[in-house]
Amino acid sequence: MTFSKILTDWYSVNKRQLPWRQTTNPYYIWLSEIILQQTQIKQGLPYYEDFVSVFPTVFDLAHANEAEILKLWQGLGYYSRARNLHFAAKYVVEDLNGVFPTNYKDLLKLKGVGDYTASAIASICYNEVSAVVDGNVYRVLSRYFGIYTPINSSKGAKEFKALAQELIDKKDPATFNQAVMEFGAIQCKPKSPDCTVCPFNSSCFAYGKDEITELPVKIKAAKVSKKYFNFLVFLTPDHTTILEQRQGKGIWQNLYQFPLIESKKALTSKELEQELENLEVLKGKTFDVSLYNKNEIVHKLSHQHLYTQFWIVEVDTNLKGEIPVSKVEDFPVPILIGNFIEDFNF
DNA sequence: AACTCGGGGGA
DNA sequence: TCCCCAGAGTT
Repeated sequence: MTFSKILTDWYSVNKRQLPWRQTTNPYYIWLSEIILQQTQIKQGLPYYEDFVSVFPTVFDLAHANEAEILKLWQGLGYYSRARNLHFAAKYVVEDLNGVFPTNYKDLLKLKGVGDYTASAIASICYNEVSAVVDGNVYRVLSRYFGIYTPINSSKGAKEFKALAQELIDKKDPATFNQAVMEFGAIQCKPKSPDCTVCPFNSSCFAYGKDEITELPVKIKAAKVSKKYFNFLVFLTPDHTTILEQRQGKGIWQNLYQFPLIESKKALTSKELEQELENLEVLKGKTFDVSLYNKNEIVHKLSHQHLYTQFWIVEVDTNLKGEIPVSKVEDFPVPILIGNFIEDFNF
């Protein structure tokens, strides 16, 4: 039996029923693939249901406001996916009359669609023979064939793509692609897979050589940096506060937050009050500051740790740019802010 | 080629 | 604590 045959036989028995497996409509496949980038199915599934429900067609998505899309995306992370989703939807509607590209090459032109996603959509929707390479594929192939090339190197990317392209079932690329990913997710898991029940265990390199824990090889990332965030939660007599939209390039782009003072280290109340003296919005006003969380909240991201303090700033008058506290929940915010809002309960 | 971009979950 | 997740865009 060929690699492909063993794999797809396994798939026909073990595959999970998932909503995006009931359709080949490129809008739904695209939506699911973007949501599932770097995201486990368990986490992404409810977001997929929400998006399909709120935006049943690409036209609905294209005509939405970015903030509305970000709000629905809130908590899922990698928010550029949501912004690019909106951008690409507008492109499809305005430049392509609402019709998705029908091949790998043209799918790549959609913002947020890279090599993996273009191959996934092209194969699933149009039966194009284009192999997907995601984290699952790297793991399955590196273990089965004993490939030690680092998966997060350009050499590795080319090597695994070429191998997957050789192995793919030319008659049914859609099933092969989904099968290899499902196999990686369920059977050939990152940690302690049960190789005794694996259909490949008689010929798998890693299992035979006891190298499961060594493969795949990945170059370690640099150490995480620390940042100190001080969020200013203003409260006025009229029950208003201030939310600002994050500008520029960095993290949480276009999401909202309480006014932020970043510092080199954790600030004391005295030090924070000094900072507030320089704040334009508080010029000539009297205010009272208290620290909401006695212990720093450490929000851990893959590449930085955010040591966070929320400061309640009660002022005696109204403020420029204020919004009613009852509206705070309408804005898309990072989960760090969202958790505070929920806990504080205004 | 290296860096940046989130948040949840498993062991 | 460390690693992984249906990766992509920027520098």
